[in-house]
Amino acid sequence: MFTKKLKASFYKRPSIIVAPRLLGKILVHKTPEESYSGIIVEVEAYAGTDDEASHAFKGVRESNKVMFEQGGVFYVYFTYGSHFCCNVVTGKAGSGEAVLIRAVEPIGGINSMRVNRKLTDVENKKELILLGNGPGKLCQAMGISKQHNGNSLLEDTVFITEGLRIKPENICTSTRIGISRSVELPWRFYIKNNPYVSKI
DNA sequence: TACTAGATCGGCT
DNA sequence: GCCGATCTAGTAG
Repeated sequence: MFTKKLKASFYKRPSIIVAPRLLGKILVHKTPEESYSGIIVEVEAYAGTDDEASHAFKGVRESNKVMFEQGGVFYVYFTYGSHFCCNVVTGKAGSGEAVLIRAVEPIGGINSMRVNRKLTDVENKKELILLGNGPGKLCQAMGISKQHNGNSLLEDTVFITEGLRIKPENICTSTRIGISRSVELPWRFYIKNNPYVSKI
């Protein structure tokens, strides 16, 4: 389950194709001390320069240039003064597409995740959900930050492997969260009835 | 349970 | 200055 890393060809497709296929896959972050992993349960697709809500909309900037690389790299950005959010860059070089990972179900390195999130009440089952049910939260829990911006997902620090097979009827779609432009596009995907999703 | 506001900072205008 | 692909604590009901 942890061994079959996704290949470059998986990522070199449009974000709208890649996003639902990431559900059920395993996001892994390896550090010398810990190996973090979690099942991806919620994502949002961001298209390139056509999508007003995308960071790529205004063209290449120093802050978003990673988005314009070819599919298969990690794009991490900092927002609201204190949060990191992580994306998987998809498509061909120059397209500026990415998939935002919004929530994970923790499976590996959970004790370290609790420490990172300062949720150390091991008896409290609800805290398990709070580790990764939001883009800022999962980055904090898994120790993902600016230093991972631009990392290749084909290497061994941050990568994604095969995981659960999610049936099409168990994939829900909705509009994206937390944006003010192109609000109507139904480009959020999440696993039906999964308690680790950030919002119904 | 539901809503509101504050934290906090990098990048754009 | 202002605003953001957010989170949390606080207050009210």
